Amino acid sequence: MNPKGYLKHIAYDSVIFGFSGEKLKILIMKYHNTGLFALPGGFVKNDEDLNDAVRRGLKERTGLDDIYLEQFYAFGSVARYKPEIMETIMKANNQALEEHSWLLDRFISVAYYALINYEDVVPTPDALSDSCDWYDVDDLPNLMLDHLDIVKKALQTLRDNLERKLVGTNLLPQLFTMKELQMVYEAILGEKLHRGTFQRKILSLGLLKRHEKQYSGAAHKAPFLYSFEQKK
Amino acid sequence: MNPKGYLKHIAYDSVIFGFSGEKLKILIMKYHNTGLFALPGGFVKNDEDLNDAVRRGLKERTGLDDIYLEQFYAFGSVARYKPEIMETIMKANNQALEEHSWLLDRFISVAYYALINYEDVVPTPDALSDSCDWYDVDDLPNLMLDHLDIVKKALQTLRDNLERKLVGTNLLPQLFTMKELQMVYEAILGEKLHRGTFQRKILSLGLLKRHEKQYSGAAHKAPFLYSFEQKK
DNA sequence: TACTTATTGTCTCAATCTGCGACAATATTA
DNA sequence: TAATATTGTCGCAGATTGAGACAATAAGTA
Repeated sequence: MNPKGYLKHIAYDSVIFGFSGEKLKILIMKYHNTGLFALPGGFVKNDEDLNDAVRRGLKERTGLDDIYLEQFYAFGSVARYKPEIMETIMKANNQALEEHSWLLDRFISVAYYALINYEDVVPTPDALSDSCDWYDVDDLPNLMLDHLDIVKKALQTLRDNLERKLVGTNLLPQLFTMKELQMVYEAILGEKLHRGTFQRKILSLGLLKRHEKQYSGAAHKAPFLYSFEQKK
Repeated sequence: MNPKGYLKHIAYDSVIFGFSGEKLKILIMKYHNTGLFALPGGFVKNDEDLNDAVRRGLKERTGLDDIYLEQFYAFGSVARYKPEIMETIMKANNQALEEHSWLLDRFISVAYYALINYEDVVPTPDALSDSCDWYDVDDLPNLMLDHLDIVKKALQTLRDNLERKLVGTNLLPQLFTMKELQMVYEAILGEKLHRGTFQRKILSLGLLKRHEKQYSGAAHKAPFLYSFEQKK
């Protein structure tokens, strides 16, 4: 235990994925006056479930409850212990070091990824950060510590889980077109898929409900809208 | 930090799988004079990688280096915090409570599963335990805390990874027959597989090297022996 | 030595799944 | 009314899969 009521040595980091309509993006925070970029993370209260701590942090950063969230790895190498970095951040924020000395200890970080609907999020920085913004997964700033490794592993896990967990729909609004869903898959896998094959495959799962057509005003046949149907 | 040089609040538990020739088994420890059964676990030293801590523990329990090891989940609910259980174990071992009070704190446990060759292991209990034995995965004793959940999740992860990671060979000796490999798959998946289809599938991967035949003395055609070939 | 038995390696066949191109059916603009 | 860009779907060839069948053994047995 410690004065702030947080568990020592334990942190979490979150890779928050969103889909802009074109590209896969993640939320990155920038600390005041340091030039340091980092994944949104936080600590676990003494009387709080690890999973709940992450949901709490996600709610603060995105405003969203009830997010698709998956834990994927605990990063625990000694190499990631660099107290001088945390010291830099705290000094840049005029925080009293002695009061927060537990922050300079070694941490093991449990990493989660979240899938959210890009459109209904207003990224919100925390007290130590001056921004919290979307970045393309293949055009990230220099992340501190091992946060780039964390992102890479998140992406790999997401790819591995793509079919098993029908993950794609969590990145889209309630109603979406088949083309949009395909673009999500392509962004995650990093490769083009054949249109006919993709449509056949997805429809054969029997998990989508077809709605009215979407008349976009473009000069061509209007696509159907779909929603994800949780079981039958 | 603390007197013993271990990180507070962080533990690991390991689900160590072995294959007896018939059934899938895991190593379970029993604590002195308590009737409590548990997964082999341990703590992380201040200057030690999390992964290394687990390998160190595995080496102590099995005598094996260089084990197939996979981290699969960090268990961090508050519900798993039951200091009275740890107190029971320590009292039964005449340990001084005040000296080890950090053991009564809340822990987040990072769970790993290991795959080892059943035959070349001599299970070794630690100081607090009076036994360390193999149990059938579907005939386990009553495990303390959430250790049954940990086993279930380990099995699920193992199943999910079975194809992606060619996991089966880690549970067999260097040389094995196709039938033995099939029995490993069947034990993990919990279902029978068709012989011809299995053989065709495995061979098509091109990862096995065929050796001389194994003359078992039984009255029928002798099977080939195979070994796993790491890449070409 | 010839016959029997259990098991193995492989093949075949049908059913299913996949990759890829093609075609007709739209919405809208010109 | 024609032109254009996209969409929903189909058909086909090739690959994969599930299930049974058959010949080839290694003993044991008569």
